[in-house]
Amino acid sequence: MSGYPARSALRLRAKWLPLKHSARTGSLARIDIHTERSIHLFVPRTKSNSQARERLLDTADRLFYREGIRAVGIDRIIAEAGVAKMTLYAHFASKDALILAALARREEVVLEFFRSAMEKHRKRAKSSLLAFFAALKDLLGSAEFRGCAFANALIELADPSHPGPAFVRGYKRRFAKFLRGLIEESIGKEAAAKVAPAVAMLVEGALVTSAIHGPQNVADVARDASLVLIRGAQPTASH
Amino acid sequence: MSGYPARSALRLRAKWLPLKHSARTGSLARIDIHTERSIHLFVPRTKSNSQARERLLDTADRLFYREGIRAVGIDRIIAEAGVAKMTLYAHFASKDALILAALARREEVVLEFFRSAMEKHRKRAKSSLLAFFAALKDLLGSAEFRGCAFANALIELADPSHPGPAFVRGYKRRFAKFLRGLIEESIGKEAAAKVAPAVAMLVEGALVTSAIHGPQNVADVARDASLVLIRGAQPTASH
DNA sequence: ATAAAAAGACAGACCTGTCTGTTTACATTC
DNA sequence: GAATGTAAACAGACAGGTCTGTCTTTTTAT
Repeated sequence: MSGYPARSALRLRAKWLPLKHSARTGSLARIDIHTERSIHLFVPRTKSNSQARERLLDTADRLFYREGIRAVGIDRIIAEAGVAKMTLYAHFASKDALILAALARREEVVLEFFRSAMEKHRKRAKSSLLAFFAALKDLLGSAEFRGCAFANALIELADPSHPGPAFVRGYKRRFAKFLRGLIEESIGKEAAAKVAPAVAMLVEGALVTSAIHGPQNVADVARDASLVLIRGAQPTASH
Repeated sequence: MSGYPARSALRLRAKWLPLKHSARTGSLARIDIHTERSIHLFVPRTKSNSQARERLLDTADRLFYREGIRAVGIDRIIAEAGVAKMTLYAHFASKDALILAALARREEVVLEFFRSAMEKHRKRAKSSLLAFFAALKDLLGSAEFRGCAFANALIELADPSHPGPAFVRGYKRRFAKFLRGLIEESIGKEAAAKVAPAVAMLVEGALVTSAIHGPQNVADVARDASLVLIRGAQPTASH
């Protein structure tokens, strides 16, 4: 749980890690590391071809979010994923590596959630931004919601040597950029630059407030306040 | 052995703090609470007169906030507080009880911080609300700042049986009420009720954003956005 | 004299990560 | 198509450390 970088033994295994694949998937060619071909084969496969790896990431992400990263042990994860302990350590060098991978995976999941939820709302919503707030409302109202997983991870991984917080900062930058893009659709680049930080702060506050008090009215308050701010920054609008 | 002095202390304290392990010590002989002396000795001590208790609360609060509640063990706390382990368990029934007491103490500290910082800024600020945002800026800029201790505790204490989250919700309600009072000073009760939730959300977002990215501009953005919202809700102001 | 606090051993549970076997599934070869 | 080789995954014991909470003995302060 501490002390980066990993020990040499772990790093050695990490070198071999990409070669491993599920014997159950049946769709993979056998790999011989002595051939040139194997090099080309395993490189693209490293990411996702193992079912065990997927189950581990899925389970870890879910448990980490629901109960807390520190509160969930390796044994819980492998039990619920139905995987042997050695399989976990074959795919991830340490619990910390698993945490990082789970965070990266969650970013994809969150992005996909917003993409699909916004598309669902896009027909009735008057703008992408309003579709976003409708999607946010869905998110806050979901039964499992427990705040922003990334902000939570930042708090839980307080050890300054842990790479988690750096990842979280990167994610938040990417998310803020995404949000700014939606505002730009409505009021243009220049005006959006002025209000985007405040809107991002409202969204951030909505996530926390909903984690504390529940979803009641939270998304609507954030949306309405954002619209007021955006209207005030509109180049054509008066004041 | 005659006496069991330590145990009699525990038994007496059980009157104030519900002791989890009281079942084990239940077979103790009654203490002679009848003598004037014993009453006089322990009564004023129990509540707040103990230096050890204060040091424990102070140390626990500081370490919990800086490194996380789960990351800091009892041994660290007693070592840095310079007290024996039994002294801790004489004053607090469990680590959870210590956590709760530290949270309650932090509420007092936070309140006192805002009171004094706002007083400091009150001379130059045009309103209590602006003094509040100046104080908030001080808070976010402090070297030790690591987000809202209560929100962090809520996340760390994910176990639904833990009393921490309920305390946090109460604190947040009290804080929101305090903030609403400041807004009422500016625009009256009715208008304040409309914007207070959004302003509280901005403040909440400012706390998180600063924990993630640092204090750069954060308090100012929250303040300016709040002023825009408040101006928009002003009963006399038109648009 | 007496109670509080210190000091530190201890139990029992839990944690991460390692190790050793065994089973399973698939590719190759007969 | 059956036998065989091979590597992934399973199963579980284990080491060494941490955690909370309890207990006993010694010291300190009044």
